[in-house]
Amino acid sequence: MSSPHNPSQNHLLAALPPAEFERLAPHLELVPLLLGQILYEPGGQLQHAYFPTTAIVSLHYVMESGASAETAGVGNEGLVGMALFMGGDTTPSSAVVQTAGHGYRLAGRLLKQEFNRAGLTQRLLLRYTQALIAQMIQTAACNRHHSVEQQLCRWLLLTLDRLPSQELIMTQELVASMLGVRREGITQAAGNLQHAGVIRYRRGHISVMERSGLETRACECYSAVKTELARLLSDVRYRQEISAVAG
Amino acid sequence: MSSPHNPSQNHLLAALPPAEFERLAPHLELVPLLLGQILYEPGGQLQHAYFPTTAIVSLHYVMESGASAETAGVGNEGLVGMALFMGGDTTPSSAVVQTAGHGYRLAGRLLKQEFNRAGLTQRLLLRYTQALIAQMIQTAACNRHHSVEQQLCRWLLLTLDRLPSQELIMTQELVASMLGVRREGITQAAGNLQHAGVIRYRRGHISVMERSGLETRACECYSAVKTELARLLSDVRYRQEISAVAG
DNA sequence: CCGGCTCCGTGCGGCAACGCACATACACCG
DNA sequence: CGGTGTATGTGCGTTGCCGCACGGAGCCGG
Repeated sequence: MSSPHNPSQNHLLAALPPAEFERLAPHLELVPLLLGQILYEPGGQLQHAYFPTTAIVSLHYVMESGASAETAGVGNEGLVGMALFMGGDTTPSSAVVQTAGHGYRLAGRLLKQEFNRAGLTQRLLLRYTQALIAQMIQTAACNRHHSVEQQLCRWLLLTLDRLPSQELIMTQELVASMLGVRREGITQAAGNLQHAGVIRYRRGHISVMERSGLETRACECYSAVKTELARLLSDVRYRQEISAVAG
Repeated sequence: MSSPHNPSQNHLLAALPPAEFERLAPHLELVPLLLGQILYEPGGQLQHAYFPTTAIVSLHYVMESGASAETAGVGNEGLVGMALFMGGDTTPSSAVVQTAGHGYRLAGRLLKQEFNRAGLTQRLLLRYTQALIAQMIQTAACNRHHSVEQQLCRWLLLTLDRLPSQELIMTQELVASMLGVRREGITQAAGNLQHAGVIRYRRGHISVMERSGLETRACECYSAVKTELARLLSDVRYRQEISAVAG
């Protein structure tokens, strides 16, 4: 039987056409991604791209003062390391594992190679990059105009969509550093949500009780990001579907 | 003699290798870009890409409430219409002319065509896109952590770098809507700057007197954006330089 | 079962930006 | 050259978030 881990758990890998997938598959290496692990630092040369399956990675910008802010998150819908094929080799932001889990690692050289064949892989990667851009734009606007509670709800929903369970292993401190706000601000907002019965938590564990509650309290940014991702990747087919159609 | 307008006033066009430039040149159409003109709206089908020469275009996100925020600006260093070659055809943000001037327009179809040849043009466009992403990331973080005055300075510097003169035709109201803050906030910040002798203005005209003053008051975000743009496009050659070397 | 580390709750003062309301004053146009 | 519209200055009170400081409490390891 197949192992519990499978590259197709990552949506981008799952969407590659068979020929292109077969070329990459032998080089995909399953790696554990540990909470807090840094996949790359600003300015550092990227050696690998990562296709998360169960892990979630946060793209983070850290300012001179030490203050930081997440600009986008990457889960099983995407990949970390866009700078490899965009040509810059590195970015001024860093990538940190926000939820522990696994992902598939691919040597940067091979990703570039496949990208430069200018086939469907290229097309797919560019589409995904555009979705990532949309997420960053949304984050920029959200940072400007929405309250901490709204942003917390947005963030919880986005994270939830990338996880199999309803529970996040996550301290408030960590959430605060993601959103770039004070820890106390999160305590406050989370307290409200708990009071309303929307979430519950114990030390380092946040459980979502009532997803719809988050949706009504979140700002429009959540659905905007989801909609744009769906739009951009709507016409991609997964190999399974293709073979189902073919068979 | 040559007209005062020339496609090479746009840095991207100037950096295209001769063969690729020659293919596009006959289709480049000089158009005036009027203050406030909307080049595209969220979700609208993009028909053209624009390579600004003397104009500056603002990429803007407008929220349901009507509140808005600039996520990046495009001047003679770039192009408007990245969604054409990224594959999404449209974006959730809009593009508005922030400083009147001119630009060259190119049919979307032709840009895609050239991009798909997977030559140096593609490489160049992707590099530029990465620079644009860096700008958006920076904006997101800046929105979170920096004061209105710092942001105003950053914004003035970025705008100034795209203009031949030291004067911006720009009401405070307009600047406020770019930064996504209150008009009064700009009045206040600009008042400080004027008091310090850094800028001067009359109704709708902002003149920079002492650029270094802006630089010291701006947050790190200005130089971060500039540095990243320079890094990403550092190894591109302009046709003039190439022929100079060749000749 | 106990100590200690980390995480979470809370309270205070402060400040920057907001929303609103109006006074002023410039620039243009007839 | 006066009138009108729009741009700018200013002053409120309000609020959301910050910085700091400390108390309490869960969880883990010994």
